[in-house]
Amino acid sequence: MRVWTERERGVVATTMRTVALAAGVSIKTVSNVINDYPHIREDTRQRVLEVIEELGYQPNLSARGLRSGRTGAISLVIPDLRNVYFAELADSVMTAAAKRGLVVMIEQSGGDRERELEILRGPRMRMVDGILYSVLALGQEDADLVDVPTPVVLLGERIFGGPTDHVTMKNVEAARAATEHMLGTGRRRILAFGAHEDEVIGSAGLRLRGFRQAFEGAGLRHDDALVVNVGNWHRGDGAEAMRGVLASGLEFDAVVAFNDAIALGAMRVMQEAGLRIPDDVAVIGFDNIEETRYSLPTLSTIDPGREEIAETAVRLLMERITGTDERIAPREIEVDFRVIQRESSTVTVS
Amino acid sequence: MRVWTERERGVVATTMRTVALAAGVSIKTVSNVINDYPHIREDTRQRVLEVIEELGYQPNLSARGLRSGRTGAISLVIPDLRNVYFAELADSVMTAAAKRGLVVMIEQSGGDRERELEILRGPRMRMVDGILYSVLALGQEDADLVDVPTPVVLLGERIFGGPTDHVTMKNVEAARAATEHMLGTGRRRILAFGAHEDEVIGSAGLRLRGFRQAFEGAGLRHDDALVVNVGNWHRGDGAEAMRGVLASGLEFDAVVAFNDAIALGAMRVMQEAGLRIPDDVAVIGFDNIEETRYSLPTLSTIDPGREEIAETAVRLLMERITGTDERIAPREIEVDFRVIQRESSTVTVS
DNA sequence: ACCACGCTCTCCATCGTTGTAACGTGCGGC
DNA sequence: GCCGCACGTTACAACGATGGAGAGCGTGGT
Repeated sequence: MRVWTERERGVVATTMRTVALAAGVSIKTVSNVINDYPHIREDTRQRVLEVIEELGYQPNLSARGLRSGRTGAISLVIPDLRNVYFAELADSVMTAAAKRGLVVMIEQSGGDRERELEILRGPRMRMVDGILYSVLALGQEDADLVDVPTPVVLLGERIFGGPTDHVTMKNVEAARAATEHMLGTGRRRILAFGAHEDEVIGSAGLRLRGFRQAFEGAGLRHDDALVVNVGNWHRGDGAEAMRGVLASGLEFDAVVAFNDAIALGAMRVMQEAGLRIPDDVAVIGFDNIEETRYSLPTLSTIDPGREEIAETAVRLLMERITGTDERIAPREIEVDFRVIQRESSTVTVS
Repeated sequence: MRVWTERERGVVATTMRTVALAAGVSIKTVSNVINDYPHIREDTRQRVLEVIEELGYQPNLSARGLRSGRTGAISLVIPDLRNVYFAELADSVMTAAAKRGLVVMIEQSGGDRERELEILRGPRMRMVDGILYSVLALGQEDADLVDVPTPVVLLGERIFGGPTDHVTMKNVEAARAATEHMLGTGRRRILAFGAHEDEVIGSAGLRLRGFRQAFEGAGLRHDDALVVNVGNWHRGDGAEAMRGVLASGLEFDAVVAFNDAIALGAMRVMQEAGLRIPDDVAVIGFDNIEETRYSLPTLSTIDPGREEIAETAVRLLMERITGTDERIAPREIEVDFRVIQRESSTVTVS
């Protein structure tokens, strides 16, 4: 095992001072070279760059952060990485951030209200230039609490018209389109699967609204008995809820599930019970997680435009971070979706 | 016209200075309170804490990082968050880190060799006290390149006996146990699914070795035709490889897949082809990702002790970060596994 | 009464970087 | 020949926190 010198170990860091000394210039000139300050003679620049290369100098980001007030890191607050949708979102956010030279710190809230607030106010948020905030437990009534000094861009559909920029998908329209797709295959007894009782906004509320609009738009009435509550949106919850539906003897020929995880959970239970998909029951989900392309049968779903959401959110956040005018009004951006038809909704009934 | 400084306008965040002024003590005393320096009178401590609370003071982590040389952040380098195993690993690492007051910055390498090296040497690594390094593309021959000044703990099975601490699962033993489980259900024509040609170490090489040991231990010969290469270990690759196997007409009655994703991909293809699982073919995977509990049928698998790996890795890293004696020899730690039997391997054949 | 010691707290320097002001120099314009 | 300007560079002072030295003061031993 190689033994490091103190300098290499960082005990005595290679600093701008070292570089400046070796290149025979002042510290500030080194700084100027690194920050592409325009008025530097070409040979000076070259000399400095050579020395930097040679010594393997790398700027100390803590010092830079302290001095400039910017750290080059943003925070992504999500409920849970094990939830595939959020893992994929995190991936997209990191890609979008990397393009702009930003690094991402992920914080998991567990969908817990206290934790969501605590994270926002914790000292960690001081380490970060801006926050992408995707919450599950906060709601419209908490809008004011999100008004912190650090720039925040809100994701998801828990709070509208708040004090910050907000990026979301077109929930109502997408749910309507999914439902119309099912109606288009001739199904009429369609489960609205994943509702949250009395929720008006929030993903569940908005998607249920879109669902109902599809029926109204087609001049049909929807039987309220077919609205199925699913508390959390994990796979197991979907499975459990579907067991309840089957046990109740409720008749249905299609499922519009409000996310993919519960759709997959429900599909498994239906298949165990001998129902054929899509012949007996057609299914469509929401989110277009990777697994939907490989499930048996493959799952029709709504592609919420995850990459565009991430890209837009990071862009807005950057604008707030670098922007000088604080008084640009909060922006609400709705990203386009697509209906993706797969095996689970191919068969048309008469 | 007078130009106001930010401080005068009160735009600037509250610092220790503000707190010190308000509490009528020196800045250093505030610092001492925050850092639990023992010799402080109780009433002084209380007064300072009250002012901190009142002003909502939060320490500036850049400044602390600069002065103390520690940032309180560690980096987790993984190939891809969309890979569920790594998302779950990241979750476990973040939990283990949070316990110790550390934040985690995740870097995705995409399993690309250049990127893996670049990340290790980039200036971002200077923002971080230590690195958890889970690589796919580097190999034994790169061991020396991992010898950087920042403490590193290596995860995975690409490099052994390197210059850093290393936490891994018992690949050989686990694969052997999985295979013995299959042999125990009476299967004999068992696919070794997920091999990488000519790989000796690396997950694939080690697991294949354990697979073969099981046959040898039982005094059986394994037909080399049943060793199936799967290049990447994504679900789609498993599906594709299984299509090839089915097309070739190869006969088999069980699959030991070297990770869950390819097991699930293969299962889907077999089911499409009308094979019943576990009646016609028993399947076991590796990793115990959440989905294995919900697939149809549920998938038997090896639980690699993800949480323990994460916990151990973070602990070792902390020891290196805070440790004074640098010359503690690199440690290799192998975490225990469990065989988890589920529906995909329940039926015993005669 | 004196000294030594421990507790509590302050002062000062310092971490590595960047913003600001200002310096010298060479050049063109008048 | 002087002025003004652009250029290239430097000196100095921050940014907000912490480590170390040591000051003031009360206590106990002698």
